[in-house]
Amino acid sequence: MNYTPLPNPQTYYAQVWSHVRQVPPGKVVTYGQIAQMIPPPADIDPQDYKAFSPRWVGEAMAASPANVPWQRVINAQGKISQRPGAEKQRHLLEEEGIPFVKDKVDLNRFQWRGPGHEDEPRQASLF
DNA sequence: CGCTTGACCGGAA
DNA sequence: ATTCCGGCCAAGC
Repeated sequence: MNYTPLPNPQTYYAQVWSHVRQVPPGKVVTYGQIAQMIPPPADIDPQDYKAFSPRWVGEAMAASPANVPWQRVINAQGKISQRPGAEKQRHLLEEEGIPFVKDKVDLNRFQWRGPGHEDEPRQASLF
């Protein structure tokens, strides 16, 4: 297949950081979710992008500047990816009020829905 | 240059 | 539920 590298990885990483910075405290996103927010670069096959973009997001996190809340990015299973420093990430999230059950976060409740759904006030039951 | 590893994900055994 | 595999990029040695 076409072995096409990203035109400019640093530019892509910058887009990743830009999205991650929008995640409010108390919410989390997944690597794949961030990847889907970014349009595939023109020289990349959409199929290839879908397959590997989550890993590129992970790479961006590894190189993230200090002003990026990297701790709010977890994997699609609601867990923290194993690596040195994983406990620190969990601690930071717990400080933001995110509970862990069996080392997992309930994505149905704490996954950020994106801009416009900042804080979705649960509609009170009408009876 | 060539190989290895990695903060992923979804589908298949 | 768990393990394995394909995808085929980027960075380090």
